[in-house]
This record gives sequence, structure tokens and C-alpha cells, in this order.
Amino acid sequence: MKEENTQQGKAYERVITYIKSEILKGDLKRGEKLPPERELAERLGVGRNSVREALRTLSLMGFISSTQGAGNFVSCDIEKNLAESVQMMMLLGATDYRQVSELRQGLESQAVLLASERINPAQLSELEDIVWQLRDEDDLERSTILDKRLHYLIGEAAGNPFIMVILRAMSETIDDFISHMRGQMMKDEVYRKQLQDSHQGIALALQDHNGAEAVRMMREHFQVVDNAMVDLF
Amino acid sequence: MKEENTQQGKAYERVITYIKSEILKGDLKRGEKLPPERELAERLGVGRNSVREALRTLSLMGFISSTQGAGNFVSCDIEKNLAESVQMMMLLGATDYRQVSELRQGLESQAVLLASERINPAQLSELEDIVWQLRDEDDLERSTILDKRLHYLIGEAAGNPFIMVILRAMSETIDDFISHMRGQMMKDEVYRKQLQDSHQGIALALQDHNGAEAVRMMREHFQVVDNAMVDLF
DNA sequence: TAGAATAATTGGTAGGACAAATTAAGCAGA
DNA sequence: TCTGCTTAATTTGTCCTACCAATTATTCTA
Repeated sequence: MKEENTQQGKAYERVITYIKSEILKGDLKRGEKLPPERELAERLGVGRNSVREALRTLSLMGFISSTQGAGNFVSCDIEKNLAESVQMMMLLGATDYRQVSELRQGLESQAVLLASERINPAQLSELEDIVWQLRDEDDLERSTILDKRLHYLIGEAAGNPFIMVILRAMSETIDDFISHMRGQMMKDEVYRKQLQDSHQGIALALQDHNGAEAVRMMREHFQVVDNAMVDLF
Repeated sequence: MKEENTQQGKAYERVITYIKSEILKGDLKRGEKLPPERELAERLGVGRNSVREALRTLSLMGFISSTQGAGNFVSCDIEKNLAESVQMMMLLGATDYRQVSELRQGLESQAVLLASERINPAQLSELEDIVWQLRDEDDLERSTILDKRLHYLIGEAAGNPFIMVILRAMSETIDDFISHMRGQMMKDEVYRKQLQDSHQGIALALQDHNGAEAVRMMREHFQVVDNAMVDLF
């Protein structure tokens, strides 16, 4: 009989709390190896099963990575987890296109504002190049790649990985939808022109390091997309 | 010997994929009960251990909820998961105050912009009341509550749960830090005055449904906080 | 000494056994 | 027939043992 099994709460929750506190205290840093599952189980007075359930959770959330035969290691690959969350949130009907677009607008506006202060000549050069290519690119697939690269570049120039992570997570989720929508928009000369203009406007504003103007153009860019969304779907 | 054990990938990953696809296909909706663990194990040809590891992961990510004796049910409580992610991301040193502040600024600016179009009279009334109370409130704890309520109210008025979820997740994580910082700032008459002014500025802009001005005041608000951050810490 | 074979370590999986909580079924009394 | 309690069945929570699979450390051999 277990005399003190009912310490409090579920066993695997205790394990998760323990490991998280270890990381918090600094006893476990990124890349470091965790104790073997069997040792953790004995040390915490729980079964290996509970330890594994906890580790599996932490693993899928991106906090640790497991390699059979080697061990469990502290990592921080949070992006996949965020992408999963966003995806499921949309699939379960807890959100819709409008909400996603508004969130993206907030993040991308902030990104372009930060980028206007921090973008370097090399990035500016590439940005200009992309806008130039986008103007003459007729192939849908390649223009989609260029478009993604443009937004990605702005995120990079913003110098905030945190914002980037969320944007990428959202992007991964709705990429199929976005690319399909891009295809529809590119068929329409008016929309295409508007997209090109807003892209160029953003690039120019960044060249001038004019944050307010860059934000204004970014919001105009989203306005175009949102209008097309209502119009085409 | 297992003839077909090596179907592909880890067993628990197969289980996760299966359940997620069931939800995606619509065969499993919110609130519905999942098959018992033993049945799932038999149906998928894996051990109950693997099923449990998968369920535990989905549980902590907020996709399902488990009740001993009853069963596992589909849910969509994504907020806890986001909060965990944000928290661990900060703890693992993958981000810092500046990044968090910039993200918050982007989200809150977007929120206040949306709120300026959607806020209703009742919310405006409460907002005015909060700003009024904040001006005369000397007790740190109560002023902290009021401050949180103010930002929460703006998020509500914005009408975008998605943005709210992320803001709340961040708020939960850094609340201790924030409140401590607030305490320091409130001791300084200059900072206190600046906070009050920016709060009032936001409220006035929202009353006028002036989005641009609201965003401007929100950014000024963050400017004050960021300056204090550099100054006091 | 270098390379290969071997052993030890460690995560991955399966299955059994029992406890604890919930739910369903059955039963007694009015 | 209906109500309320007791009992049984169901289901998650936990631990254990055993074994496979992959990696790493060790030893042996040429």
C-alpha cells in the first residue's frame, strides 16, 4: 500500500512542475541532458509511466527533445507548438479569418515599425530586389515565394524573434488558404496593381526609415487583402 | 516478434495524428467523449501506454480534458497552453523584456485601434470610470487591479478573442514582474503623472472613436513604461 | 593504436495489475 | 410507480515488469 501517494494532484503534473522548476532555477539549461527516465521516476517517487507522460508533453510542446538511446535534452523549439495551437483553434471554430487577419495586421504593423528603425543596407537591398521581381513575375508559385520572403524579411529586420515566431506559426497554418487566395487576386489586374503598390510603398518607407509611413502602407496592404477577401469569397 | 510494428514514426505520434484527424474530419466535436483508452489502444494496435502519452499531451495543450472515471472529452482551452509556451520561452532565455514589450505594444495598439471602432457606450462609461478612479487611487494593489481592468476592457472592446488570448497569456506570465515594476513607478510622481496622462489620452481618443489618436496614445503609454524600465532597472 | 565487436545505458512499447473516481444498474421501501 | 440507497460496471490514474531499439561506452582483437 502507498502510504503517501496522495501528495496532491496528478503524478505527471508533479513531474512537469518539477522539471519546469529545475529549468527556472537554472539547474537545467538549453541543450543539457535530463536525468534518465528511470532515475527521475525513483527520485520523484513516481512510476516511469508518469515520468514518460510528463516528458512526452514537454516534448511535444517543444521544451525538450527525446532521442532513443541517448536521452532527453532541454530545448526550446516552441514554434511547432504555437502552430498546432493556432491550427486547432481555427479548426475548432474558435476563431475565423477576420480575427486572424486582425492579429496578423497588428503583428506585421509592429514588425514594419521596428524594421524601419533597424533594417540594414543589405536587407534594404534585398527588399528592393524582391519588390522589383514581384512586379514582373507572372508565375504564381514563384511570386508566392517572393511574397513570403518579403514579409519574412521585414520580420527579420524587425529584430524580434518573438513576433516572428507567432507570425510564422500563423503562416504555416493558413499557407494553403493564403496561396489559394493569392492565386485569385493575381488574376485580377486591379488587385494585382494594388498589391504591388502597397509592397512598393512599404519598401520605400523602409528605405526612408519612415516608421509612420511604413505602418500606414502595411495597413493599406492589409486593407487590400481584406477587401479582396470579402469580394472574392 | 512484431511483424508490422515499424509502420512509421513513434506510436504516440500516430495516436496524436489519429485523434487530431478525427477532430479535423468533424467526427469528434467539442464536448464529445473520446473512446476509452483501452479501446483506442486496441483499435490502433498500440499499447495503452502510448495512447495515454498522446492523450496527456493533447490534454496539456488544451485540446482535450480528462476526468478520472468519466473519460476524455474534446475541448478547446488553448489559453493555458499559450501561457505555458510564453512562460517557458522567457525562462529559457529565448526572449527578453524588450521583445515582450514590443510584442505587447503591437497587440495592444491593434486592440485599441479595433476598439476605437467597436467600443460601445457601456464600455466607454466603464473606461471613463476606471481612469477617474486611477487618478485618485493611492493603494498599489487596487491601482494594479484597475490598470489590468483597463487593458482588459480595451481588449474586450476590440472584439478579437484571438488577440485577447495572447495578451492574457503574456500577462499571466509576467504579472509578477509587471506589478513590481508598477510599484516602483507609482512612487515617482513624474512617471505616475505620465501614466495617468497616457491612460486618459487613450480613453479620450476612444470616446471620439479616433483610432489613429488612440494608437498614438497607446504607443506613448508604452514609451513611458519602457523609459521607466531602462531608468529603474 | 585503430577499428571492430561487445556490453551497458537509455528511450520506446506492450501488457498486467490494482486504486480511485465516475457512471450505470439494481434493489428495497414507500 | 417512483424515490433513494447500494452495488456493480466502466474508465482514468498509477505502478510494475519485461522486452525491443537505438545510442553510447567499453573491451577485445589485429
